[in-house]
Formats: sequence, structure tokens, C-alpha cells
Amino acid sequence: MPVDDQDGTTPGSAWTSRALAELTARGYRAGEARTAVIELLGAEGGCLEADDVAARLRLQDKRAGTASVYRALALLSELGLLHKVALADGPARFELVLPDGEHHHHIVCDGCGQTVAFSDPSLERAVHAISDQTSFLIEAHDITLHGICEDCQAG
Amino acid sequence: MPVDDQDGTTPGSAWTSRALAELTARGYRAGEARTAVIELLGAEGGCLEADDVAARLRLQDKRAGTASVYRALALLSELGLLHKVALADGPARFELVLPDGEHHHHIVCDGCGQTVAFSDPSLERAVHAISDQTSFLIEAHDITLHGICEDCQAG
DNA sequence: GTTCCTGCAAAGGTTTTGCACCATA
DNA sequence: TATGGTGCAAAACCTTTGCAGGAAC
Repeated sequence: MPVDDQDGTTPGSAWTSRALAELTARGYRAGEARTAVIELLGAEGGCLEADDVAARLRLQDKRAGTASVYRALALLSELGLLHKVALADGPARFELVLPDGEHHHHIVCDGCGQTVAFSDPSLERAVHAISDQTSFLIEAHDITLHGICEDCQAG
Repeated sequence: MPVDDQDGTTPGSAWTSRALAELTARGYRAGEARTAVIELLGAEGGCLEADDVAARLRLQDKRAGTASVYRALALLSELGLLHKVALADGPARFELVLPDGEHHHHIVCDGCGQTVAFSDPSLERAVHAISDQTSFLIEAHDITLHGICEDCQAG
């Protein structure tokens, strides 16, 4: 469920416009499948697997072939509009890249596979400090915590 | 290349002994493929893909079927002797779990795929602070930085 | 001798690719 | 109209599973 911001719009709807603009600005066409993927991701706020995207589009009667979904996700990642996250098991997930750099990380329950998001400024500061010390030009980072959720601890 | 510690032994060779002891202590048998995988990982110090393990064993004329390699890696992970790390692209890698909890994380070059390891105490502190705040029982964490290595920046 | 481990081969799931057709600009 | 996007189907890739034979205890 997308979170409303102060304007009453979602961060995702701004992302949708930006993604579509970026595409055409770079000479890519707004084909049917590609546009549908962008609109869906903006509406959902990201954190979807390729298969989720395909399935939800089917529910909306916007049919998009699996291959086109993968191609759209790959292109958007390449353009820096999405960030591909590989959790330890299962397929990759795709997160919106927002212009203010705001993002989150994940805690995965190794019992039931449930994933929750979190963000933490001091963790970000620690990552940036490392970025300054390495010869790599750091552009992104993934952080995943693994553990057991409350339900699985009880059961 | 494994890093020598103060005793002149490698951390990996201690790991090999511990892994073999742990296996028998828990009632598992020291079969040929399983033993070969453990010895290889200890000697190499971890950070290998399943396929690397199979290939290097073949080079040593210790043939181990792919399935047995995967089964050994899965068992060792389950016993807490290995940690499975999923980088964004490509197959999972397996890291030794050392008894003192010492471990490292990775920086991946998105240009050439090169991976280097790093460790950082303040990053670890930040992760532990989060662990204390969540209802999850945190048992492990993966951190991967993505960027462009010096070579790819130049080229 | 019994149980577990192993290897092969086949299946499983995710992602990529080839190609003919169609839509966008 | 020319180029590039799309969909289908097939392939590629990593990983898991079934099963018969062999090794460990």
C-alpha cells in the first residue's frame, strides 16, 4: 500500500511521471507493456518480484508477456529508476529509486519468508563513511537482516 | 588466498576441524563428497559459489557430484557453519562462519563483477543497534555495496 | 547389516533470448 | 514508414529432487 505524502499524491505517482519522462528523453518508446509496468510499480510503490508485476497486470487485464516485464525491469534498473534487490532465497525484487535518495532495507524471517522494511540514518551514515574510504565509486548498497519474526518465535 | 593468523595456521583449517567435529557430533557421517567440500572450503577460506566448489574438486581429482556439493553446502549452512550470501546477480556464495563472529561484507563492481571484501566496526554497531529495536530475533546480516572499481572508472 | 551418503539424471523455478508481428514516433 | 517494442516459445541457468547403488558406522 502506497504511503501518502503531504501533497496527497504518492511518492510512486511522481516516480511514474519521472520514469516516463526519462524514457522518452533518452529516446526509448513508451510501449504498452513498458508503460503498464511503470504505472503499476508507481502505484504499488515497488518491492515487487517480476512475477508479481506480471500477475498484477494480468488482473488489470493489461496483458504483458513475461519477457516484456523482465525487459522493462532491466531497462528501468539500467536507467537508475529501479533498484534490483536479491534477497537470499527466491527471485529478485525491484524497488523504486526516489530522487531524494530515500530508501529502505529489509529484514527477512528465515522461518516463514516474511519481509519487512526499515530505514536507519546511522546505518546510512556508516555506509557513507565506508564509501569515502574505498577506491570504488559507490553508487548503491543493499542491507538485509536475517532473523526470526515474532510469530515464528512463538510457534 | 587464505590469511595466516598468529599460529601460522589459517582460520580456515580451524574451521575445517570444527566443521568435521560438528558433523559427527550431530550424527552426520563424514562421507567422501561432504568431507571434500569441507576441506576445500577451509583451505580456500570461503567466498565460493557452488560451481566453484565442484570445479575445484574436479581439479583435485576428488570428484563430487553437483547435487552432493549443493547438499553439503545446504547442510553446512543449516548447521551454522556457512553463511549463504546472495549477491544481486549470479549464483549464491558461501562464507565460512567463524566462532568469534568475525565476518566481512562485499563491494561489487557493477562494471566487471569483481568482488572485494571489507569489514567495518561502526557498520556492525549500527546493525546491532537495529537488532535491539526490532521484534525479530536477528541472527545474521548481509551488506553489499555496489559501485565501479578503479579499473572500470579508468577504462 | 542397517542407515545414510552419493551420483546420475530428470525436474523445478527464474530469467534470457530468437524471431515474427505489431505499435510507436 | 522505419525503428524499436512485444509476445510466444524455446533455451539457459542455477538449484533441487528421485532413485538405485555404495560407503560409513
